[in-house]
Amino acid sequence: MAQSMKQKKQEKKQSLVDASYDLFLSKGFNKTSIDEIVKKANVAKGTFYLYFKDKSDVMEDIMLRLSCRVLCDAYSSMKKSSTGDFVEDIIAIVDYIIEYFKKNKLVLKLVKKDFSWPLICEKIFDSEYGEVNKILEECFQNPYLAEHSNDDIFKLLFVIIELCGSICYTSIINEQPDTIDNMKPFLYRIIRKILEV
Amino acid sequence: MAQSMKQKKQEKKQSLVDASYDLFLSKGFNKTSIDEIVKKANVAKGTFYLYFKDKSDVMEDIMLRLSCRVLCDAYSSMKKSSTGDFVEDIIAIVDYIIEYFKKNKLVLKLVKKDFSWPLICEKIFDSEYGEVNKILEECFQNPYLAEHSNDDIFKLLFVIIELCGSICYTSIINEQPDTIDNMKPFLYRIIRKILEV
Amino acid sequence: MAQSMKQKKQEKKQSLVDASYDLFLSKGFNKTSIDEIVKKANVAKGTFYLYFKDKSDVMEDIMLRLSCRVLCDAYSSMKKSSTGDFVEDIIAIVDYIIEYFKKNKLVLKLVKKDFSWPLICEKIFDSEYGEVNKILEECFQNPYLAEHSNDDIFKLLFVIIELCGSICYTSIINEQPDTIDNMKPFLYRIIRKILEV
Amino acid sequence: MAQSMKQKKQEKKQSLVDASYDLFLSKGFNKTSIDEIVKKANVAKGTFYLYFKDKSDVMEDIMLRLSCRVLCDAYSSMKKSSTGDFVEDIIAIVDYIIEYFKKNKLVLKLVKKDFSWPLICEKIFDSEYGEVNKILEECFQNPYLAEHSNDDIFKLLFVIIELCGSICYTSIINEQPDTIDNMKPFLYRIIRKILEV
DNA sequence: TATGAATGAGTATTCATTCAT
DNA sequence: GATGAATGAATACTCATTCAT
Repeated sequence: MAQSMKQKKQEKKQSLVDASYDLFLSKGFNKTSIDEIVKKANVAKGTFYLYFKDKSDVMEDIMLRLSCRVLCDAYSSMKKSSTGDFVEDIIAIVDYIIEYFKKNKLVLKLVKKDFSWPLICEKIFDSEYGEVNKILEECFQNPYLAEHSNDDIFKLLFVIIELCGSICYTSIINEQPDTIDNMKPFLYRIIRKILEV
Repeated sequence: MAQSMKQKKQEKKQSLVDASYDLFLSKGFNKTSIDEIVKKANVAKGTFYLYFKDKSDVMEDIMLRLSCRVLCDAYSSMKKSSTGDFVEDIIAIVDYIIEYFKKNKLVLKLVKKDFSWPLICEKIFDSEYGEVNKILEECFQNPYLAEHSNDDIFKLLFVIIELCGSICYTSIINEQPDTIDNMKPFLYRIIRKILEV
Repeated sequence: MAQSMKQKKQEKKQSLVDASYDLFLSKGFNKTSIDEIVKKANVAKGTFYLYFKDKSDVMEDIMLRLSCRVLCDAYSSMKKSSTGDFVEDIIAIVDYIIEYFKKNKLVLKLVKKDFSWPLICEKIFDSEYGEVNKILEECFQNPYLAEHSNDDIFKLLFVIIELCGSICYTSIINEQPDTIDNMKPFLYRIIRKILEV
Repeated sequence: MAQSMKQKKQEKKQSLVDASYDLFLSKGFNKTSIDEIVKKANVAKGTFYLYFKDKSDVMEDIMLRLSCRVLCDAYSSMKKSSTGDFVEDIIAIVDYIIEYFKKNKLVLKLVKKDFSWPLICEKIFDSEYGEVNKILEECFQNPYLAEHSNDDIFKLLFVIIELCGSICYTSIINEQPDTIDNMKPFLYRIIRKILEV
């Protein structure tokens, strides 16, 4: 009984997150009003403020879940087909992310335009988001990077993800300087060079 | 007489641009109202709409001038101390840009947060902004890149500038993953690898 | 023509003040919304904020005008029937104020409940509200008070007005400890004692 | 058992009163929300409505206790050092109250701004608040006031307390027309005159 | 008694845009 | 061209109150 209460409570919060996500995607963060969110979530206005401080608060929530999920999915997808070559593993991860954004242009637009990757990264690594940390741990222990300090490995991965995000945004959204499919071989060549010992 | 009229007209427009720039820097684009702009510019509200469609219109104006100026300044600064080594020339340009953003954090924040480099780049290369095109031309003809197609060279430069912008933003604004001064050697090593034949 | 513009502008402001006054009187300050004010004033919502910072801002405006007017009316009414006896002049002023509040209970309620005399007094004496200052000047030079310092005279008048205001409020609004008509002789006896040399 | 139940119930009510008092003092009556009260009292929201009709209801409760206590404390403090001179006894009471408000400015602010003395007085004299009535009785029987009717004595005391409250507020809170310490001799001279036979 | 999630009417405030002068 | 008063839709946020558990 008590559980059903808490469950119901979580349902409300979830429906607010879902509604926000849909609206942020379709209208953009700035152009979405809290009015619209609560209407779509079928919840009273006050309920919004019961769970979130303001619009940015939901956004943060969404970004963390999303980034975490994409990264983890990319990692486990790579694991399945891994050849054991570290460089190719990294490229597999990047490729997964690129393909995800290709299929979800609106997500990409949202992630890049109204908030930025780095902010999210910061949160991911700091917080209790354990899964992502586990990925990182595995990288630290990879024999291929044995000579590098953990700090350097982190920087390396950070730069690659940044680069990947930047290029995704410009080429998928603006097709600048070319389509993402034309950029891919180019980008992977660069990543290989970066990771080359 | 006619000239003084035109001059006066341009004065109004310029003071609107100047006021906007100051306010965008100090308060951010979103939080600046047209009311504040015209008040700071000492101009009537209606006058704003004589010269600009809306706030974004001024922003575009500002961004183009700004990006163009920084890029050109970086280029001419490099020219003065060039050793003829193409790779080091590129790094000199990047370094100039980084140092500029280090000194002008607010500009960096504005450029990245409220608009993004790619959008500006797009304009720069498309438009009549001749100076930047000239820089590009020189790169195309550089013997070091003789084996590459113009298209590839453009992509290369684009990626480097994107990377530079991304890393500047995260490390200067968020100090993530490290301070920009600690990131620099790391970044330059990567750029060298990217440009390596 | 230009004058008609300014006139029209002042009309809007005046209609806002008038509407506010009416509503504050009938509903009280706290229960009056800006929505109601602008509706009653037949003016757009934004126009309110063109002339006033917020609700309290109008209130201050109203209080100053009102207090000033009542005090000045009381003074000139006294002047007309003055016998030259200073003490009786003061009592005549007090009596005028009491009669005014008897006829305008709502004003009394407004003045006392949501703002207090002292605040208003402070403004009156500090500001350019010249007429009130003139009254004060005359008191300072009255031969009856020749032996007192200006400072003491000011205190004396301040205390009398405070007393008057307090007793008005409790006896007119709450009929505590008695009706104002029953309090009057009592109050005047006290004032005479206070002013007695 | 039943008693401990009642005790527990009273505990909840008391903690609501205490929390309200603290918040009213620090934030003012109007700016304190029931939300804050229950949070500070560590009680569920619904519980508030079990004991009080609304915010004003708690306020009344607080005001009555407070006013009663201050008045009674003033009276018993006077009794201890009484010389038997009625006028000086009254002044001792007034002085106690003034000193209390000097030390508790916030209480003074609360008493005057959000509710007014007279309202409280009314309650005190009407209600079963016996102690205060006892004080009154003693005054009625004081030989010094033998010639006055009970009604007149009540008015006299009422006016003095009103005057005292008014002057406290203006001089302690606004320092208008002077600091309370500078007003004291002035005020006591007036009270002596008022009470003079 | 006690709880605290849910409500939604109510309110203040902002601001881009227009238009008569 | 230039002005700036006027607009009113849009929006964020609050909070007393209820009620099922």
